[in-house]
Amino acid sequence: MSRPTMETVAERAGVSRALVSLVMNNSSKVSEAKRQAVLHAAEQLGYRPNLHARNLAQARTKTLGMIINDIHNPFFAEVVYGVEAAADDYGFDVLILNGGRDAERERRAVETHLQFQVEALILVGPKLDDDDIVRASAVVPTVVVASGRDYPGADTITTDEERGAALAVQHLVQLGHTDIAHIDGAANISSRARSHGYEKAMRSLGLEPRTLRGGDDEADAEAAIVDLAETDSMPTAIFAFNDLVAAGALSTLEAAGLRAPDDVSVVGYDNTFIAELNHMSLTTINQPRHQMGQLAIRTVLERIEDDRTEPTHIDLAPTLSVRRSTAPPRKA
Amino acid sequence: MSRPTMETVAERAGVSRALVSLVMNNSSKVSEAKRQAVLHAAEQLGYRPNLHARNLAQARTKTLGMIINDIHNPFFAEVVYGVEAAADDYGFDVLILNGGRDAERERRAVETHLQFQVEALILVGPKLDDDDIVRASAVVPTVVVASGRDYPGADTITTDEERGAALAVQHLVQLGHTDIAHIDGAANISSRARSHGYEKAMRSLGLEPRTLRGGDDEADAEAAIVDLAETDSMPTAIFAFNDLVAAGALSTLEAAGLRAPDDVSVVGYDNTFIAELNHMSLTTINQPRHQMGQLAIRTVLERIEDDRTEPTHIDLAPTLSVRRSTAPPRKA
DNA sequence: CGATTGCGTTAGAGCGCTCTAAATCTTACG
DNA sequence: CGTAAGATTTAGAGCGCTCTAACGCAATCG
Repeated sequence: MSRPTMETVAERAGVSRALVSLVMNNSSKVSEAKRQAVLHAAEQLGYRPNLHARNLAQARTKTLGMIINDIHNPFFAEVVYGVEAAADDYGFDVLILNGGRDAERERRAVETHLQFQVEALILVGPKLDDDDIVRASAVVPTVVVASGRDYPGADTITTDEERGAALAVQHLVQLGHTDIAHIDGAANISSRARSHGYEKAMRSLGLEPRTLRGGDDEADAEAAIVDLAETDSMPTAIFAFNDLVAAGALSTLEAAGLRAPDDVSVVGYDNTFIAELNHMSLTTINQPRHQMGQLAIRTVLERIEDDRTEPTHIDLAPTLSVRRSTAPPRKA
Repeated sequence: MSRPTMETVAERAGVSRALVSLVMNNSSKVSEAKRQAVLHAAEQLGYRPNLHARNLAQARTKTLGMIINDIHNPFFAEVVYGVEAAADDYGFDVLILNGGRDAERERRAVETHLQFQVEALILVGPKLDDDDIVRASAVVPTVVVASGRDYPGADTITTDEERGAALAVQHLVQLGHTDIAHIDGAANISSRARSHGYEKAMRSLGLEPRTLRGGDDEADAEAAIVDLAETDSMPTAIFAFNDLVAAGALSTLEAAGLRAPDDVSVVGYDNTFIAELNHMSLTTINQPRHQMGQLAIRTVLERIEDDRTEPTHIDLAPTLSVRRSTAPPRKA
């Protein structure tokens, strides 16, 4: 009792297999009578085309492979929505694989996607090495989203993360802060750009940067904050790598008896819904996630459909979202 | 310059296509010399097996299809991690499709998965109608995770959501609350069980239930809270459908000048990382998400590998996680 | 030394579909 | 009526891989 095939449907409808194929791809050159007969037979049998057979027979798969850094981080979720909306418009399926914040897993995910013959790869905040990305982009059109960097061969959709970091610093300085620490993203792909932007902005304002090792998760802020608390040099403001780290920082600060913004101002990055919650009300840097997802699809389709070959790099502007986790420093 | 095939590799290595196939599936009956030759040729050519061809030739795909209600909700992310970890162990690939909180999209996702010949379907918090689920489970082994209900034909991994709701009510009552409102999950699949549990627990304690329409997202709490505030009958405690709704409730309460737990106690559901953030510190009901994901895979594999046929229903125990969003009511 | 065994290897069919080229059927027109 | 043009339909090859059955060959045995 295996699944019905086109052959089965053809038999039942009293036509040839080829005709069934034409109906399934709703070709215009099929008589209405036969079309109905085929549709009816297919319906009755519960026929469902086998995508593997189709993909093998056709040169193409109309499928895109997406790898997201971590489904646990809401930032990526919104990029995904943008990607899916756009892919839908163009009739492409998007297969999602979760990178799980692990380069090795991502490498395997790339391999899986390639074996599935995806027509393009969309890497959202990849953990992969540059080499891996370059290698992948040599095999299949590849667009990297939200990496904060460019790669030879791959298209990129970024926001200017240095500028985003500068916005955060400027905001804090305008409030009157001078002692501003940064908890970085450790090995995260965007970390370097944000840290660099922070340090550059600080120096250009005549301030001494202080960068601490963090990570990309709410658990990764603790060590840095504890460190600051114990060495008794708590800054008046903290710029965290992302909203999750900022939330973790708020947690740890609170545990240490410090409140934001009264004792310490905190700025996040990404403007995820977490920052938006009134209760968190986190000042943060916004990236147009939905748009980034859409642009990723457009960009990659230009390669597939219009065979563009030189890489495109789209760089969008980050913006500052001021909320209640930042305020002027307490008078010393 | 299309991709190399087994044929290409075979030619280059000076062997037959069949031999290449054996090497790729690391069969033991290949001489070391030839194995090396093939591997070397494959390496040089950048050969990658075509999964579509393989899946077509074999009866099976070793692929599982998962549909998650909403990648934006961190609750599901952790189920996914459980699923992926277990699937890895058994050598299955998991294809993720995002339901996007829309029944129609989920229906299309089921169709896509079936066309991909997935060996089983894992529906996490589906929006689908019962009919759709029953229909799917007639075609392919299907396990429904976190639905709070059973379905004929499909396996289910649930927690006892009625009991979870009762735990929330009992906790609040023990603190001294008697005026406890519930913001429900509207059309969400788990909504009925939680609401019912809430109402039953209230009545059994001699209290009058008050259920308001909510949703499953942080935006969905607002109307309910505004309603309570305007009719001037703010309860002393609120039990929200999930953590996101609870977070939304906290936001709106705060906007109305009310604080938790001083003015109103708030309980969530799911124990996502949002509840855990020190800054939110939300009392909530925990579900063993990772375990649920793992069990989903095990269950479904029993069907695939050991051809079990009668449905399994695994019901796990929810637990209460007390944090700082709940406290005794203010003395009247 | 011919027959037997068993290992390593290969030929070839077949998975379900698409696509090209050719066959068949209509219809229209001289 | 015969025929060309156009509209439908179909045969059959081929996509890249797996799998069964059979083959070649060296080692083994009587």
